[in-house]
Amino acid sequence: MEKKMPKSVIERIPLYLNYLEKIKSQNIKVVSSKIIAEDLGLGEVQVRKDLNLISGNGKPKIGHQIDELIKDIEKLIFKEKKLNVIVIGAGKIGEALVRYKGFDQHGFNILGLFDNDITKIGKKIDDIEINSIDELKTFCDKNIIDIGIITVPSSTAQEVCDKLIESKVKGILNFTNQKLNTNNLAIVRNVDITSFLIMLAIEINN
Amino acid sequence: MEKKMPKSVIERIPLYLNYLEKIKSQNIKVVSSKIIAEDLGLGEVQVRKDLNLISGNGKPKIGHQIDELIKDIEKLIFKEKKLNVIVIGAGKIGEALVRYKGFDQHGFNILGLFDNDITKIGKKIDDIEINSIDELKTFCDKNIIDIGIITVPSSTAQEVCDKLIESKVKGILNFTNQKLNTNNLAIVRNVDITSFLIMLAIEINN
DNA sequence: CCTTGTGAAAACTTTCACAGCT
DNA sequence: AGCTGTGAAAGTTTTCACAAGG
Repeated sequence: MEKKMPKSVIERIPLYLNYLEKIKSQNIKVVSSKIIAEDLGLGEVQVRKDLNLISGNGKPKIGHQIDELIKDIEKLIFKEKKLNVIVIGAGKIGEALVRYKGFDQHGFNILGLFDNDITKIGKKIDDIEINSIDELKTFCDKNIIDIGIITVPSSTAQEVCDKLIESKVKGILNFTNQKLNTNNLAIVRNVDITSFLIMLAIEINN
Repeated sequence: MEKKMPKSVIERIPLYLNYLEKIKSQNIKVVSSKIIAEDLGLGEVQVRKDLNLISGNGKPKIGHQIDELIKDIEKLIFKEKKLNVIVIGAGKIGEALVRYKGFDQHGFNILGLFDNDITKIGKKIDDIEINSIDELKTFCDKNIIDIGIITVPSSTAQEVCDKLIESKVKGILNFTNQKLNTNNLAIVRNVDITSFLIMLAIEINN
């Protein structure tokens, strides 16, 4: 393993990537930490240190090649191959995720969608068939799945989590408010909307 | 203003609230920081310091009254009245938010849903009518809106953000990857799904 | 005895100041 | 106004160690 990326930097990387893709589409080739810092509202040195950690290819007097920076960030996201993702729970959020076309550009393939509602199984959402959750393990044996996105009701979230871990999934995006137990066999990121609303509300009064 | 809540603590409060509601429903009345720390996988002293900041009503040898803790957290979320929320963008995510019944329990009222798609305006999702974005300002003049949730396409997000700020909204939950400029007139929390996937992917390789 | 609360140490993150080079 | 990289300082968060109270 190379140098470990601090958590604080990881949180800012999507911001950098989004910004770099935006200015790349404007045909800009080179950018300096100062410009990025101004545009993103961050500290100049913080950006410099972050970019040095991410890429280490800054050139004095010049700045950073945007193409290079983007490639270096992508190397952090998927070391060699694209990442395979499945979604468990074909409700509104699951459907929105499958329909969203933006993941592909960033190297994420949504390979499967699972639900336990018999009336949904067999139907297709944008070319992705809804499979029974019972087939999850079999599916993951055939396809190496890197990330599972849980959008089922909270009450079955841990059960789904267990199945994902059994299927060797390495990362879980958890849309429920259920605290998931993985015995450190997978990394979980919680994206419960209510939690964000609560944090926002507290910040407003703070 | 009382004591300012550190950002790190704010991030954990939803976790505590969710946990406390769960054990309250099991008719447990009192809990210690040690138990909470074990169940949530946090440090014992960290929980003690957090609860002391949140409530300051811990009793040596006893622990914390769960009802009291929940009330103290709720006081941080909504000082006196429930918080009024509107959703801008009646796509899949906007619809899922309006249909979700869990916000109400936590003191958030979704009062309105807005979109600029003429074919959607006038339709109802779960008793909430879809209004034109042009009516946003008028609506906010009649109802004090605390939080706006942006689920429109990225390209129009800043425009919507400007309208929200003009309407005196204090907090924005931004589902797009567009970096929003608020001139510090509102607090923004970004919940772009792609960003979470990217952070998760990097953590997996870290 | 248990559990809270807290000053101090340790760890982590951001900012400052400046050397040096595409 | 040139920009990066970095040691050191400052600020924040977590952990340690222990006093005190029901």
